[in-house]
Amino acid sequence: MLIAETFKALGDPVRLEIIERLSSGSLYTLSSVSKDLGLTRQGARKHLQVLADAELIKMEPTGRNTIITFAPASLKAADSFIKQLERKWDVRLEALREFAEGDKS
Amino acid sequence: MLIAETFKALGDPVRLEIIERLSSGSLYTLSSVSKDLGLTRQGARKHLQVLADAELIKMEPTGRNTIITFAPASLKAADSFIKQLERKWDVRLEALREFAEGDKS
DNA sequence: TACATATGCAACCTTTTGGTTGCTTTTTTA
DNA sequence: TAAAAAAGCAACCAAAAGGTTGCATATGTA
Repeated sequence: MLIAETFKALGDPVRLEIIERLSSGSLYTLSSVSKDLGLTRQGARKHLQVLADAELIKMEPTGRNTIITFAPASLKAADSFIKQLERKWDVRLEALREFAEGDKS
Repeated sequence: MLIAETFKALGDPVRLEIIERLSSGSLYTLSSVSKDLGLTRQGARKHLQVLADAELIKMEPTGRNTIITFAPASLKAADSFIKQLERKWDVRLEALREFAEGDKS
């Protein structure tokens, strides 16, 4: 929910790698993550938990496995936030430019 | 430079607040940041250093003050990264959809 | 020049993070 | 049913983060 939490979850190379692989379709279970990333299962689990808390992935226990899937909603929220910042900045620059022009005339 | 570093820098409520205020034009110096955010000067400085290392802001010593300015380039990079993830995901969903259709015919 | 302002650097402290090992439980499958 | 595969939980550990105080330094200003 909190935007800072989303960014924080993305702010780690291992987690970014997980997200990147998930978005292109690999890494389906907890153990495949730990194998592919070369971490212990618990190490992988902690990272996945962080991502799940930020709602960037979903973890569903299914029989013996825990299936990991990508959840793009939070990513969209992060995207919107960044865009909003860029927009604010542009508006401000534009205001400054207009002020400078007004100064000239 | 590293995308994870950018996200990490954004992954803290205080720093997000700083960036947000900067993008709309307030918070010009180190001390104004510390005053407005209610931190000690050194606390503020550490946060600003993190943002500067991630190249999200510029700090330039100017006489007695240190002027803080917003630097939107890294933000654009983060934006592109997120977009690329979303695109990958969409491509994959599309492939799945086509596969399902092929299955039907 | 003397004083106030703005900053820098270093040390310190507590909490969080990233990672591990060990042990138990659940679910397949041979 | 017995073995192995996948996972959960807890404890532990070192390093990083977030924040503080103290002291020194540079820069304006009265």
